[in-house]
Amino acid sequence: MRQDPPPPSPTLEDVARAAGVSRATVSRVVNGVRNVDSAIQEAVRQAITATGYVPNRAARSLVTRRTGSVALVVSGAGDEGAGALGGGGGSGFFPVQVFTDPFFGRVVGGIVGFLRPRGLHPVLMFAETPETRAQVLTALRQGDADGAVLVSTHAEDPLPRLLAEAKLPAVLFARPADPVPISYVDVDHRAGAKLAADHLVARGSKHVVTISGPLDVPASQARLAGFRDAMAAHGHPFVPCAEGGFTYHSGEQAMERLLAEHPGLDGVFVANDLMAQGALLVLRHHGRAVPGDVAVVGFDDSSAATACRPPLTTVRHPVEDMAAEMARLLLEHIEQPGHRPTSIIFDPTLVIRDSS
Amino acid sequence: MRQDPPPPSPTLEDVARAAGVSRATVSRVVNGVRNVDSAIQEAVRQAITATGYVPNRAARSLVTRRTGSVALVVSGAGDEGAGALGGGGGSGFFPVQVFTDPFFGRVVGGIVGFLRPRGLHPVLMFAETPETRAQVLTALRQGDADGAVLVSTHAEDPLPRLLAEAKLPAVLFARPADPVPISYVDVDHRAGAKLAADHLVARGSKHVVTISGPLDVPASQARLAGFRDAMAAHGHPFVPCAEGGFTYHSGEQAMERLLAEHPGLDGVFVANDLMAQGALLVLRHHGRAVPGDVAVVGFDDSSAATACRPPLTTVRHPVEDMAAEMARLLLEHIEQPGHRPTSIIFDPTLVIRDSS
DNA sequence: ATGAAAGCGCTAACAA
DNA sequence: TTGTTAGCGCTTTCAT
Repeated sequence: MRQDPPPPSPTLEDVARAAGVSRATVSRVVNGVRNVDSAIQEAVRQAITATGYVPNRAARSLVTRRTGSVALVVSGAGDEGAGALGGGGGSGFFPVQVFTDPFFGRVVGGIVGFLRPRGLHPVLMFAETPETRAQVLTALRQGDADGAVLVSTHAEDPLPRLLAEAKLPAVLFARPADPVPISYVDVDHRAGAKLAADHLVARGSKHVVTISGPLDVPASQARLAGFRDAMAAHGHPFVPCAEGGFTYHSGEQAMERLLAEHPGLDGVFVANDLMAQGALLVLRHHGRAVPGDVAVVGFDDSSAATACRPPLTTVRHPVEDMAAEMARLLLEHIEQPGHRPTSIIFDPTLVIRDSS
Repeated sequence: MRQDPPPPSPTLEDVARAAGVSRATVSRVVNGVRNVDSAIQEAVRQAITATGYVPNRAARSLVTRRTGSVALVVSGAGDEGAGALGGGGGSGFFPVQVFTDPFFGRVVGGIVGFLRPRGLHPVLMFAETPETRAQVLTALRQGDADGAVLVSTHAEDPLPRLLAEAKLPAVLFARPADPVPISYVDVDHRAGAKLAADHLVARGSKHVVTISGPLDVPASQARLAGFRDAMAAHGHPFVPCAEGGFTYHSGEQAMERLLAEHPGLDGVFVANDLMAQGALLVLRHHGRAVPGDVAVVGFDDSSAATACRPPLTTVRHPVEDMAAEMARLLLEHIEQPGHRPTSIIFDPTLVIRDSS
């Protein structure tokens, strides 16, 4: 018993024949080019539904020199070398950690939200090693995608520069640590930190501390500096800080340290919600009521913020909007290859819940 | 001032000329076909590096009728209709919730771990509505990908059937609720639940309850049934159950209910780690020591399991291995279009930590 | 406004 | 073992 060969899917030619016109005309209708008689247009449309025609991407791509898809690159995933994939098939290294961070889900949501109405689907790529970075560049060159939106998880990521040098259309989430002529979207971290400072002071906190993100990341620096500046403006020139790594556990550890060194603290600004979640748990362990004894403000307004007990007052990072803008900007760059690097900065807002 | 037209990237023709051979020979070398004189092979390789040649995917695809990429489809994302994307650009609906679940990250990790060494990158697609499902099918038909690995988040997902009817190569994560002639990988849920039951009983729990997943999901049913059967075999024919929704919050709520109805409980099997995390918090609120007063066993061994206090004893769901197998199986289906639907079942293991 | 025809870069018969 | 050649399905001048 042998297999039925799959029926070849209809081509432009088939539609043309069915409609009694030429391939060119069908192509015009499919691509929405005007200058087509409306009666013919109608005939063509009918032929298209009748035949069940769908355009062949490869053929189109070959002549337009556009793939019509974009890469979503997660770079420097932090899990680098953490483990080989066990089990059955061949394996490799893979970055799981990123996904644990609710932040990443929001980025994907924003990108997909923008792309999908346009019939585009992102190609997912990860790059943590020199080889995988090379793989990303090769993939883009050979036409896996027309350009990339890039989310870096650490500061010294060389990929933005590589992308810029290869003149591949790309947009980053967040400003690169080193100056690279490349487009990016970012949030005004300093302004967000100021929002937190103003709120803590207004609530009456007198002994305020902060848990920062990793200080080699520009965003962490900006949040810390912005917070300290704002606190200074309120008459609190010295704000103790413990550095974390944006993870749940690092938030716990940082909070332990701060509590040990500053038992009198009554307010904490934590540079992201995940660490704040950890901090909250530690505060509870130590019998400090939140917000009664200690007021806590997070950053991001991620899903962690509402999963916390108590729900977290936090600075809302408009991640979805930023991600959507990233996609929009990338498409613009793909359209106009000479487009100059552009940066777009979003304003954060304060979301007040129960933790302060 | 006008733009430099981008330099056209080298083609097979260019390489052939540089190496002094024909296109066909270069093609053979590129594709690793034997029957090429090794001296010529070397010459061609040099010409390739010299010219910086990379094969054009579209051209290759057009003739091989293969795209060389696979879709990763998340279907029935649960967030359906949750909200329009705000902000700047056009918007749409998008599924963020999935990403919050550490489970999904592991699936992606497994798939990427398998695909990447083979130079493949998954195309990410979401389908929650009839329109987006149609979009997925269209995308597959027009050659966005050669097939799909599918993760459904709810039971009545119609996509598996649509895929099967369209005869598109596809592999599911988990057995579909309705019988559909389609390949899938799954874990032996009953065996996992038995592991949990045996452990709880061996630890001396006498009043055991369970928090199940949504009972319209086959996996939830199997875990519950397997757990009850095993407990019955240990002489505990009645195990109270509260149904949850696999989310953190639903875990809290279910635990509250169980505590209210069965204050004497001293052991809980929770059908996933995320709910177990919620349950743990509720137990603490009620002053129940874990594992002293109540022993807790989760399911999945997700990152939530180690983020818990205390770290969770849990049934390890070999998600990464399963996801890798899913990718492998899909590639097999793509190779051999007539391949019959296949199911592969993995064995879970018990990971003992501090919660029981 | 429509059609004819020339490729886009590649693979795969088929010839040599 | 290597080369020649014929398309894959589409867009896009260029005629008409």
